Amino acid sequence: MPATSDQIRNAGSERISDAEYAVMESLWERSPQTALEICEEVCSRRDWSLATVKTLLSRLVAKNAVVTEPDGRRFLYTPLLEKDEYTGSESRRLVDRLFGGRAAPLFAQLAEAEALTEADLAEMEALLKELRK
Amino acid sequence: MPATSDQIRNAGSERISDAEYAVMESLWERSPQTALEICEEVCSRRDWSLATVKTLLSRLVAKNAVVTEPDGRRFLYTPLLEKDEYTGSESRRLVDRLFGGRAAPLFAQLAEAEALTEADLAEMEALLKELRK
DNA sequence: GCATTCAGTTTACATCTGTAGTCATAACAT
DNA sequence: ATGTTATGACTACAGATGTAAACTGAATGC
Repeated sequence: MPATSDQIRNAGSERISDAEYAVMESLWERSPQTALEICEEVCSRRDWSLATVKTLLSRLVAKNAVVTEPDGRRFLYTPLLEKDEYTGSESRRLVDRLFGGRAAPLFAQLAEAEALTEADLAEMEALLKELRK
Repeated sequence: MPATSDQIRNAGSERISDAEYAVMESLWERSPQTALEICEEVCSRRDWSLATVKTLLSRLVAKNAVVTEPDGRRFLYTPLLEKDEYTGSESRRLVDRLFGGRAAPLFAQLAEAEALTEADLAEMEALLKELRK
């Protein structure tokens, strides 16, 4: 079933919770998947039961973050909200809330917390150079 | 009343909610303040009643994020959790959750969303140069 | 002293979240 | 045809959060 334009317009308009995010991660990794397949990947890691995954999936469907497609007696789940879309809006949200919308202080904060690896620095240098062209 | 070492050890161990954060912002701006003073600053902006601010303040005290000091019949509230401490841990939390602990993809994301201003770029360049010394 | 007022404390209540059990139903095996 | 099984839907329930009213006790005005 292709996503309707209405679904796409509303994709990710509602906030995704921490637990729901774990399910999205699995779907971003591979999709479509059945509830059981998702559970096989995340249930042991988070110590969840299959029922929990099913609940989270229905909530994600209700939030228009995931769409279903019938496959015999069960459903195949596919993310409607894209990973980039989500990480992008969450990142902007953080920058807005905590740093008045400016990214530089966030960077300074991470530097001070020594949360920047050598690889990060190199990549960011490259990125900055790229942006300056 | 000076904060006990026990309070300091636990400062910010519990998560601060969105609404609570608005109260913290006011206290980081200026402290100590009374509940009424805080309300004068945030109630109109968030369309809250004084009662709401009082509730949030008690929750923050319970979470060891704020300490009180009696001043006659009322309390003066002072942040125990520092702003940097909070923004630092929230930033790291986001980077860990969304980008596997690597900061560079976060900036790539912000760049793509055009959330980086010219000033941000300049500051980050300067900071990078500084970190490289 | 007694009424009023101004705090903080307690109680309230709807929604969201984490976590899962139960129910109904459709498919499958025999 | 029927019992078993797999699966989504419905129900549950405690804790967090947003938002605020009611309660209580102390200070203040007269």
